[in-house]
Amino acid sequence: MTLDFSRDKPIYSQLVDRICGDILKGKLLLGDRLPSVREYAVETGVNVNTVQRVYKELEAMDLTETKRGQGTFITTNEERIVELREDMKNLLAQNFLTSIEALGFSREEMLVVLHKKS
Amino acid sequence: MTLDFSRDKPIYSQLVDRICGDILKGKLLLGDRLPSVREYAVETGVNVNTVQRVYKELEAMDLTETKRGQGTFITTNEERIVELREDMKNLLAQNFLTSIEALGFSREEMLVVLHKKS
DNA sequence: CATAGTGTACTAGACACATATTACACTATG
DNA sequence: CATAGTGTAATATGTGTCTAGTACACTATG
Repeated sequence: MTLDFSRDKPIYSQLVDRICGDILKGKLLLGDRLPSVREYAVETGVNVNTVQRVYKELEAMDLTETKRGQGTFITTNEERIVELREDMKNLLAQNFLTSIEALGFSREEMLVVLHKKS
Repeated sequence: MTLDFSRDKPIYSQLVDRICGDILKGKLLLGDRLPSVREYAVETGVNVNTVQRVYKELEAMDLTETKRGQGTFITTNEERIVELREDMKNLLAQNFLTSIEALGFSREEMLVVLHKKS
């Protein structure tokens, strides 16, 4: 695999985003086991410590449960996933609107651009 | 002033964004003089070197012209400003769409959220 | 020409991020 | 009980960002 990471954001943060995306898109289901830290490190071409930080963040977000000696698993709390979906959607929308305002664009002209981009 | 900066992005980058915004919103006009690096450093509560980097970035983007001993001025090339406006608009839209796709949202449901947020 | 105000350059240090390496604690398996 | 595979922890190193301080080069002004 060996993913390509953006330079303008910490790698661990980008990996958290990626996994959140996989959860929301249904690529990862409730109770699914994530790769071990060592496996995922090799897959993504990243250091084990960085993966460890990713898993720690996910657990702090209540998105995973870690069982020492067994692995890290997606939470079985479906409500949390629904909540995550809403939170991410609102965050995305809010950031978009904030950026628009910061640069002085009108909402209307942005909608036009969004519509153009297939 | 002493602005508040987000921790997830370099300060110099946030200042570049801010000035770009001021240009696009007409708060800064063609030929306007920016504060001196020292002045702006005090205004924003940031180090002189950081401001220097901001001005260097702006010049590299052809948004300013620097006259040693006189100051830094917004470019008088109006076409460049129009171009900047288009570029920023497209970048914003593209990033938004990319994020939406990464998290598995549909364009329709995002438009609904955008509409809700006054 | 002296001075004050510009931008510019350099060195040093603090901090976060990521890496590399090693070691430890727990669990399942045979 | 031995082993392999989990997560976890600690230390050291390199890089980028930001700060702090100092010094230099250029320009306008009186």
